[in-house]
Amino acid sequence: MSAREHIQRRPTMAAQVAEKVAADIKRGRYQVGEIVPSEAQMEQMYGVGKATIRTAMAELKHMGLIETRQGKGSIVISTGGAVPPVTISRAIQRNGKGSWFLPEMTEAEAPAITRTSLDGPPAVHLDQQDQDAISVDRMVYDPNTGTRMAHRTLIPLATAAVAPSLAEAPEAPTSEIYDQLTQAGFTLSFTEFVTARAPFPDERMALGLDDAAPLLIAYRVTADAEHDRPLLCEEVRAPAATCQLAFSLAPTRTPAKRSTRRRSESA
Amino acid sequence: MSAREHIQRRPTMAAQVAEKVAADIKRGRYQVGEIVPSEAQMEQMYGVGKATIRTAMAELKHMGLIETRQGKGSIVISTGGAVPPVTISRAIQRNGKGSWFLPEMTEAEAPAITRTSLDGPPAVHLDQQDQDAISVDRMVYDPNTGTRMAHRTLIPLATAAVAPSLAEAPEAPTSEIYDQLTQAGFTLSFTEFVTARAPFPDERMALGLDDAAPLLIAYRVTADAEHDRPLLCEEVRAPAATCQLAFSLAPTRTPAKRSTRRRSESA
DNA sequence: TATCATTTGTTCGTATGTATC
DNA sequence: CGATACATACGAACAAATGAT
Repeated sequence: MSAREHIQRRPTMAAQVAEKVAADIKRGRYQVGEIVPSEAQMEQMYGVGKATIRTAMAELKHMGLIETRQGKGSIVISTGGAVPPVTISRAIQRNGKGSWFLPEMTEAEAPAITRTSLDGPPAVHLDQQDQDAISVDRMVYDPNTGTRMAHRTLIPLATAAVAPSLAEAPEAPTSEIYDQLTQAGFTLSFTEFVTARAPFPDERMALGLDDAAPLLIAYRVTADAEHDRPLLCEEVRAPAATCQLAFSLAPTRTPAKRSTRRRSESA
Repeated sequence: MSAREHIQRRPTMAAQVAEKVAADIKRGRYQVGEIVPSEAQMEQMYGVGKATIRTAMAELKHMGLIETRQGKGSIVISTGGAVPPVTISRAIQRNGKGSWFLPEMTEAEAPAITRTSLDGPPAVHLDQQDQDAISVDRMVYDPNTGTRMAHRTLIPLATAAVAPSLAEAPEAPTSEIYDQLTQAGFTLSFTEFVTARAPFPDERMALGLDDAAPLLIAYRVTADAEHDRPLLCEEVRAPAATCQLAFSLAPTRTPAKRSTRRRSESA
């Protein structure tokens, strides 16, 4: 058992160990749900120090292949080629009478309503830097898997001014928010922006993320189609390791004229 | 200068240092583009060991706040509340005559055409596990920022069989692929799935990612709307630290009947 | 061009804390 | 309680890149 498996030092040894273990997982040498050899065993297997093994294991955690549990071991949770188990539909539906329907989400707690100053991406997307807004924060989860997601609705006071019913019940379901904007005379259009990053410490707490897997972040901007004026911004944050977002894309009719809205403001 | 700044030990000391530095960056104590104190200096500042500082810096790298360069130092690249500089439009447009228009992308190299066996998410989305397909790989980049993205088009042989022109020129622009599918009699519908994860070593190489920032991954599935049969799958991989995907959402008309296509197959 | 101080990257060893069984 | 295993932290050494001398 102590024949050290062949690794040289070209990239880093930690990277080589990580790649080796990842390959072993993909090949099925380590099965999903099983525990890989302990760190001490791997030190012997590969003839490297503890720090090297820990770096390799950290990389495997980030790639979403394993999950480490203190006192127990490192468990294989994916072979790397799997579809995330939770699909979050971002579909927007509307019936003949003009009412809106959105995929349902289960709330984990009562929504928290606060007054905030717009900042960061929402402020940019709403084009209302430092303006005030009503923020409705919800913790949502998938009943099947228990995966938690954070949902935030930002209603600028400027929007509440032209649709006063929003300020009265900002915690209403999103479909009702859309209904009220429609009744206020707006023709709604939606644009969604998606990116990802590692979670901040407070986000790891709130979402119950044990590992260091990235966070999927989506901003849905609801605008008045007539004047291209942004009215509302919703933010969703979900663990990327277990979630994927689903969009139904409808081709837009366009004459030969090129109207590609490009925003490449290099920071 | 050696007055150690106050930190206790309740979360981890590394996490506290990371949070402290992140707060300092957000507050503007360390400006974007500037170099934060060296690791040796931080050891003195906080009275902790080198490993602790390195763990903290690694966390900041994952959050996309700093970039470290050997021999130079750690540079602040973002305050954390910024919109990614590169916006990748996923819009699909069509003119009156039925031709398709897609946002243009600049190719870094000639496309690589290979024959592969479908596996992983594309196989699931195309519902063609282990079937053969033509794979067209492109390396694309944003001229403004130089950000590189990987693009892959997967044409199942089953689809090439019903639209033979695809196999003759699989490296054609995507809009022409859509044109040919339309001419073959299909009514196209599109669904996009988005997730993220840490890149594998080979992906870091190909995309030129220095740090450990996550990778945004999107699969666009083109289907025949009449029979709900998947025809084509495109995959885009882009560094999430600098990119966001943009979707224009069109509400679909729906009667009262609930037709939410749900896929929560718990792995 | 060559050298050198600075700074991060990698690796090792060791010790202690803490969760699991 | 004790053995196992991961988590955290300290210290030390050398490698490699950078920039100034």
